[in-house]
Amino acid sequence: MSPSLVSNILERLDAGQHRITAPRMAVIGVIASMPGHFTAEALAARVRGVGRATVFRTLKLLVDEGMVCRVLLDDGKLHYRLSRGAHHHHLVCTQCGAIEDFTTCDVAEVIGELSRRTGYEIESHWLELYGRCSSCRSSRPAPPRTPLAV
Amino acid sequence: MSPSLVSNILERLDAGQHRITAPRMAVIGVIASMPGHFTAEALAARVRGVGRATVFRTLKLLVDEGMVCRVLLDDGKLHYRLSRGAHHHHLVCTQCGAIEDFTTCDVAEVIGELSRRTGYEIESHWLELYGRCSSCRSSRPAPPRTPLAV
DNA sequence: ATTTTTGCAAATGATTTGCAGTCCC
DNA sequence: GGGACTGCAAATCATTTGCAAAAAT
Repeated sequence: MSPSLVSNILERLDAGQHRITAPRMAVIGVIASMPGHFTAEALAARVRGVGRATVFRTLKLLVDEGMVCRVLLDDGKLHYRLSRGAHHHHLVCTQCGAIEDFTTCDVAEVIGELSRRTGYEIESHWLELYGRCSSCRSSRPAPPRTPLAV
Repeated sequence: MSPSLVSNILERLDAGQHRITAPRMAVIGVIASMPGHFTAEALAARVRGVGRATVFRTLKLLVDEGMVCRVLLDDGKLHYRLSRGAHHHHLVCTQCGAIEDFTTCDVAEVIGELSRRTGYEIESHWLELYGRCSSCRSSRPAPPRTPLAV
């Protein structure tokens, strides 16, 4: 999609000790063209001319380098998505799959209280929200669901 | 461990349209004896005399019925754990694996603001916190880590 | 008697790995 | 040239599924 996004990723790869190769560029190109989130499988299916293992290896590399983030769906499955890099969370539409990123992260006070009470030194957290986006809300009534998130 | 816990699960199974069978009791017994969280694999390994598939089927049943909850570790892997049933979250020690449940869940205000801003109708959320428990903190310095949670 | 549940083994699906050849720097 | 990267195919794992036999209500 946005060429700057792709070149930015390439730059960051280069900045690390990683090589920029044709297969990697192919994978990154497909990732950049994916709207919203995707599974490793879906990604592999769309990348042609590159070995399956390489797709997985590249995906893992990008996740490790923070260029792609994982999204936990409410059914417990992990999807992937281009990352903005900074700390953020996802608001996932359970109907159409749209994702909103958000950085508003006021769990700080919860964290503070828990630290005090439990003696834990809290290092990180994972927060995902699920719901229905406005267009899904207006088009259809909520279908029955059994979300994983309790 | 606690016999009441096991019998409570059996009661709840019975209350549903589910049958109480020897294999299920075996699985539940092992689950109840597991300290903290465990993987499906670890569970299957400890249940003897019951088919592997049945272990997985029973585990899924218990999750669906809310008697077992899933815990997302910071490496992205799903583990399982006896559930208290009510809405709660986990604070996982990344060093020793200890888990604290907590119900303090003041993400309500975040949710409110996001609803307003995005038009989403937020239905559920998933929050996991990671850190080091007090005993791990006092025994060893923090090891280098690359958490999945951004 | 009827409906579930189980066990087994085979089928799947998703990654990973070994390794020899290839490519980037 | 030398280490990093790739492709392929085989290996691994984790989980699911088909189905006939066994068990529960």
